[in-house]
Amino acid sequence: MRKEQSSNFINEQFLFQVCELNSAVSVISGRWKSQIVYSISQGNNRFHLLLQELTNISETVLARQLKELETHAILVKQEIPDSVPVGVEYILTNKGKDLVPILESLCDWGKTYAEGKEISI
Amino acid sequence: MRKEQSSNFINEQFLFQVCELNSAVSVISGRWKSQIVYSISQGNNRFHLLLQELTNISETVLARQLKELETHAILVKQEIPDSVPVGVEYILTNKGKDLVPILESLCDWGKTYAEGKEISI
DNA sequence: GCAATAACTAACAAAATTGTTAGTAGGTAA
DNA sequence: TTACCTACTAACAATTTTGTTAGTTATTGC
Repeated sequence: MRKEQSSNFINEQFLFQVCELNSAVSVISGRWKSQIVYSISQGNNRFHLLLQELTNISETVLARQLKELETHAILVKQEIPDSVPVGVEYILTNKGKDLVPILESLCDWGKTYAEGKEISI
Repeated sequence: MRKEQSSNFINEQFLFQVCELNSAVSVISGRWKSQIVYSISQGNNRFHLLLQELTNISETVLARQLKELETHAILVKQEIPDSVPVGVEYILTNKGKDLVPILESLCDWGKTYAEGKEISI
């Protein structure tokens, strides 16, 4: 639980007010988040598929990251009707879908300036 | 200091290998980082100017964030010649400059889907 | 009945990030 | 000489994030 009187929390709120950039970055920050969004966009939209894709993630951690993405309205859960045992699909919202091309440009940027290349001004 | 045997560190390395997206996101994650990059791109390229802009940041924290951005080759420090007392300018590298439009699209995305709007699929 | 699958949750522990306190250097202005 | 400015750093404490352990519910196949 966040301590709402902490400097940490207050500074975060301050930045959220300065510019939407800061809240946007905070939504995609988090160990597995951007990879989860990207994996879902590629069709890995089931809990167990994501567990497979993200080799080292635990069920607890995956569930938590998914819930946070849901809180930020990046995705929604949908029960698959008549599935046995009951299955759940994770669907990107429009907000989540619009994020994907931005993640792709971040990925391209990362590739362009991968480690070991010279620094240029 | 990172513990190189921790699950946390190992998982981070795993994600860095999966896709450059993950290292790219980790570079801009951090309480003040994206705002610092944006402020420098707007001309606030001196230590004391950034201290003013980012009202609540402390000198220690600003220095640390700047050093991390320097480590990731987003910016470089340059002493201003003949300045008294000695001044330092922070200059975005090409890597840093290329990041700015991506941060702007993240900002636009944040504005489009600001809190309180309905979730659409 | 027993194990297995899908999709979780609570409580706790480990680790990482962020913030605070106190101090540095070299020079200026009063 | 005393205080102030610019631009830091080290050591530590507070807070947050991430990972672990041990469970849950409901159903199917053997």
